[in-house]
Amino acid sequence: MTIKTKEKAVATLPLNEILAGDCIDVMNALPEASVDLIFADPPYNLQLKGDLHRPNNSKVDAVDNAWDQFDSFKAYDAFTKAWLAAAKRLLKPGGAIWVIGSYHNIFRVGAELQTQGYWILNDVVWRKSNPMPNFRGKRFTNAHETMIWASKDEGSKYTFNYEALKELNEGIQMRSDWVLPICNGGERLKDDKGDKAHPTQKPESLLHRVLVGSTNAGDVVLDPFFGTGTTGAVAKALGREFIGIEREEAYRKVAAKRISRVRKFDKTAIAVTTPKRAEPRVPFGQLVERGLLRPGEMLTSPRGHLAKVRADGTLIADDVKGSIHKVGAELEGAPSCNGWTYWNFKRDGKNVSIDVLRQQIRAEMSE
Amino acid sequence: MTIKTKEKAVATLPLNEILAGDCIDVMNALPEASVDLIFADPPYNLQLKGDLHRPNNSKVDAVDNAWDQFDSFKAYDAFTKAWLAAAKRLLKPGGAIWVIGSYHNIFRVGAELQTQGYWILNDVVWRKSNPMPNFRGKRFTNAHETMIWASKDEGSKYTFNYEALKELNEGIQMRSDWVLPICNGGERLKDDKGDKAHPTQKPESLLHRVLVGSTNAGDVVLDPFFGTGTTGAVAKALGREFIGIEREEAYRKVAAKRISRVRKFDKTAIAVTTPKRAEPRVPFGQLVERGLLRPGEMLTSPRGHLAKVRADGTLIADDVKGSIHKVGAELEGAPSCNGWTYWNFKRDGKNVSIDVLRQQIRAEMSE
DNA sequence: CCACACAATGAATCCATCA
DNA sequence: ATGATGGATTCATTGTGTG
Repeated sequence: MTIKTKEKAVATLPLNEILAGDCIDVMNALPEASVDLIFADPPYNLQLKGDLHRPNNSKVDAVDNAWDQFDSFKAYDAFTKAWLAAAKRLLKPGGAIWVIGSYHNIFRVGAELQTQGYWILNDVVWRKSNPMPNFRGKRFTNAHETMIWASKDEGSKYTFNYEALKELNEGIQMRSDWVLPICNGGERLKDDKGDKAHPTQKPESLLHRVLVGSTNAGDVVLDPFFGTGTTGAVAKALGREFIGIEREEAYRKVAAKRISRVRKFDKTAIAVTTPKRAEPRVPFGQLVERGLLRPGEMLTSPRGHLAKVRADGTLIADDVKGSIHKVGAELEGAPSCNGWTYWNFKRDGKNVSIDVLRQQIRAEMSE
Repeated sequence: MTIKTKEKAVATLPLNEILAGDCIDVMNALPEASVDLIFADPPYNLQLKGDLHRPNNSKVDAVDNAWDQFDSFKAYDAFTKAWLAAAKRLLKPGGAIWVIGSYHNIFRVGAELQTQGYWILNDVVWRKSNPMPNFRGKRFTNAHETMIWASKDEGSKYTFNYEALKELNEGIQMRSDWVLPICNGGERLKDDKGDKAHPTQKPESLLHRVLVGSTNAGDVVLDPFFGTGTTGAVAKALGREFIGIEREEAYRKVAAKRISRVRKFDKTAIAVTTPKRAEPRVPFGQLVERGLLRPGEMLTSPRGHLAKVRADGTLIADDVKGSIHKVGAELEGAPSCNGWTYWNFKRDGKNVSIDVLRQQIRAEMSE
């Protein structure tokens, strides 16, 4: 029964479609635990009083659309609570969510995320390289937006392609502040009159980093505030499945047209750098079994400790016995030790890391 | 009567002192509407579980102080609500508040600020130039903290020294993201044993920018979580009056000694040395993220080698994978290789160096 | 005295898998 | 579920020691 329900659920999950309607209703109609990642760019609750003018009196095209007006924090909180709860139900156990916002709404969103039991992994700042200046000189240039990245629950798994992100950043660990330009130029979608099709279109570079970093190829990515479909466009190019939800028909049309033109990157291009952890585990005992090391042979540590290899793949040094890791840790008085990189053996008079032997076995395994 | 009360209040306002006690009690005992600016660095409620070790096995000195321990979000929220209410009462009508925090607490603080009727003017991101890395490679480097700047009420006046901040920023409007180093070196206060006197001492550069931007000489600045007195030290140097509140005697002692040694800047000395800007580092991955190169696109070397661009900004050529530099070096059998000048892409049938694209990004960044 | 190597450390919600 | 164990993981800056 359970299995049947699940099968049916998966079968009816509408992939790579833009669903019409209110995102809360639509999410509640989708099967639970069916989505790997949610990226959400909810309305910002901008409370603009009157129009804003540039120094030359040209009017700024402010975000004042009807869908962005809420009469109070209370109404906004109720809305936030409802869509976040619906989103949590949809997430698989190892799923995660990203929400982007500004100071107008992000504090309320973040507090509600925590209250609902989502577990914040990072807040990430999108630092805009070309923001709109503060024309009146009354505040700081509003030059960033904030994203919150959270797993479904405390302690739950999540996808994080650490090595791929490190490569994207040319060998240095990716930080929580991302410097990326705003969406303009050819990427910015226009309507029939040549005006911008959506007031807050996000750059594809932002979604590229989010999806490369926190999804794998084939994952299902849901965007409940789809707009003109940046999430869908990048997901398609990267070989992820998407589900979009959008209330406004005009946006749905623009998004559908946009995504239809996107070409998938080829498979080897989508493949990213993988972690060492993904390589097959080789027990140290295999080196002994295969004769790469002989029982009785002595290993040396960087600081001159000696240990004898035993037939069962353990080491013995003075009065310490155990695995290569345990013996290394005890000799160093350290909380842990990677025995593979710690111990050396002698070949032709030279010290060689035992990790070389592990590499050798792994190479044989992959043949 | 009202006037007399006010006069008495001002007369008894303890200036340039560090008051002992719980900040909520102490604030409630101070006269209302008597303070121009509040800078607050409340406990972050970090909720750290076990120990964390660096890859070299040394233990990270975590913030495990009793003052950062709360039983639940509910308890933290009650604390936040109480101190923010006490702070609001103290602010003059034209006063403002700054609160600094991390993702652990800042969303709850920001939401409560809004709920109490404070009016958020900006959120400002302190981007740390030298943050502690993420040692286990499980998340993004936590490389920033968030500050919220809010006036006492919607529509109320506030101080903003636009021109002074513009000068601080080499003639360009100050943005909402500030790149500043963490507090270490000679500025970091030590106790008798040579350990850090306070686990979370803030850099004076941060307070300098806050006080120059949002107070005038002679203004009263209150810091309810005074710690080792960075706010007081910078306020004194800039000719502002300060009031500090601190519960821990050890911190009060260190702060008092520190501030006693501070000399006021003379007016001409406040001219600030601007740090020289190095050419920004552009990771190759940004060309991919920003669509200047497509995953799957082929690059060529001077000697005709081909390599395919991957989604994470690495290249793949035959069986060689890695950064533009590494792949170039391996193909040439060289110890190193500058991939930026080595690789070319095709545009309009002609070979163009990828370094042209880096120049393009640098030009955008400096705009 | 200078150059260079090496060690120390900072607001951190920091593992995965198997028995 | 829980515990034991294998073994993977860091950047910028400052201070100290050595040649």
